Amino acid sequence: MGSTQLEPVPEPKYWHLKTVLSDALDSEFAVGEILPNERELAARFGVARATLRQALEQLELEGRLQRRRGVGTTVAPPRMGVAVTDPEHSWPGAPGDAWQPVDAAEQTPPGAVARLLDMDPATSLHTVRRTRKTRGQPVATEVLYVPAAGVPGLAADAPPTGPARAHAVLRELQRLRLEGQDQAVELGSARADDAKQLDRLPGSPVLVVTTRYFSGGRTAAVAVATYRADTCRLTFGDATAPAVQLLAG
Amino acid sequence: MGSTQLEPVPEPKYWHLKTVLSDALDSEFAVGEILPNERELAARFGVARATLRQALEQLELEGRLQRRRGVGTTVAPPRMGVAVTDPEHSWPGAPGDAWQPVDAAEQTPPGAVARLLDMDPATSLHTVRRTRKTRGQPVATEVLYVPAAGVPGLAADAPPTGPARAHAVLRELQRLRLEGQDQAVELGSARADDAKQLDRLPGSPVLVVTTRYFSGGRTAAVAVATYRADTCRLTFGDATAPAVQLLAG
DNA sequence: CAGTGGTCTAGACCACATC
DNA sequence: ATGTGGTCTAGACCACTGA
Repeated sequence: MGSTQLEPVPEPKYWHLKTVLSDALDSEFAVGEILPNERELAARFGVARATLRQALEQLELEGRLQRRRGVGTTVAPPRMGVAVTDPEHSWPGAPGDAWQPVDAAEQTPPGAVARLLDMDPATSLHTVRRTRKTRGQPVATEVLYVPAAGVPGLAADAPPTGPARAHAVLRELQRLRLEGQDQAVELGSARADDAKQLDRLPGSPVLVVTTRYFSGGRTAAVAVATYRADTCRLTFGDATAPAVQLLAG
Repeated sequence: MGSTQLEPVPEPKYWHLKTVLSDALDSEFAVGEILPNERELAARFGVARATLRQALEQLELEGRLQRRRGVGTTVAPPRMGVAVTDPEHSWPGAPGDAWQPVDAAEQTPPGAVARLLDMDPATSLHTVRRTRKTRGQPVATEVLYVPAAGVPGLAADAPPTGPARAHAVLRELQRLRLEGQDQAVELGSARADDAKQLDRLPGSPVLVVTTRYFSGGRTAAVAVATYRADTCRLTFGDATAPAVQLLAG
């Protein structure tokens, strides 16, 4: 990163700065290495700190950098490939899925979820919270919504909250015939609680995966999963080429 | 949007501001309506313009707002659902696909693409550029990379560039047996040329979809598609539930 | 041309991690 | 206590759109 000054160019400074930094990351830094701090970098390139930060923000968005308050800015490893399609299109909680149940409760759904499930927003339903880790790092949180009508067999003496209840709800799901599923991916920003679990600041960019599970001719459950956009590459495999899919990480 | 002042809270101002604006969008504004300008809004909430802009940026990231230089800030319509899985897992260019060929050429691949195709980065290959529109709006650009070895039948007298060449390359692909495909989604920022085609500023957040096509036991083609993250929700359908898939828009 | 959002500056203070 | 990134301010000027 020998460059000390930016030559005048028509494009925005932060954009030019970004490409200069990006090249430097490729050629002069190793994964995990700490960059000079923001004030130092800004001075070195002769720009205001806010301008430098605009460049760093973009590089973080692209997964090239990781910034942590109180610590510093480090070079990020390549994004992890995380498989998003459930194995063999099975229910959440099936043996071998990557998620760990955290909690469960019974409550009324957010409006958007009620619409997806085509139900009265005032009706309460089962919610199961789960998290997912890859290589020890939390990569996603999820809330699974299951209308009570979908799992009538849930034991009346199941605990009202907690991991045990989560397991009980998931167990009931396995008894249903899964007829298909449906997924959508969009960009979002982390809510405060998700951010905490993902070890990020509120508002960090996340990839939101909405999955609908069909059973008995209707939508029997909806899962809303929130993945860290900086560290994750979501993979959608194809059963026709199973061998190659495994290389995607 | 009657609120004139922000009461002091422990959370960042821009975060609080975002939720206040978000509520106002739900209750007081219609899709397409123009908000007051940034200086006006900042004054109304008693914050600096930069702080207000931080809130607007997040709302734009979430697809709630659309900002256009010289015009103003408008309330965005709900995101469009765009199907990303090729119909019946067919080759690009098959009848009925949503893409329109723009151009084609022969050139050497970027390093990342060479790795995906497991080929020497110095070898040239066919590149086909395509775009995709939904409801008249450009939503994605794509570059398709096809190693020359994969389509040996390409007529020697095919035009060296232009849409006609694009069609010629796509036509050759149809002759191969497609054995499977593989997709990955990650967050990126728009390169200058993509941004122009998508009618956005360079650096805008985009969803990058990488598709690998398998034929003859190897990766026969790679497509890198860039979708506007603000307006698109990528849907991955399931053949088991075709009827529902159509509702996803 | 006037009005909009986009870029940029030079400061200040805060929240957090580490020693 | 020190040093980091995160938030915030009050300005300035630029690039673009549309009348």
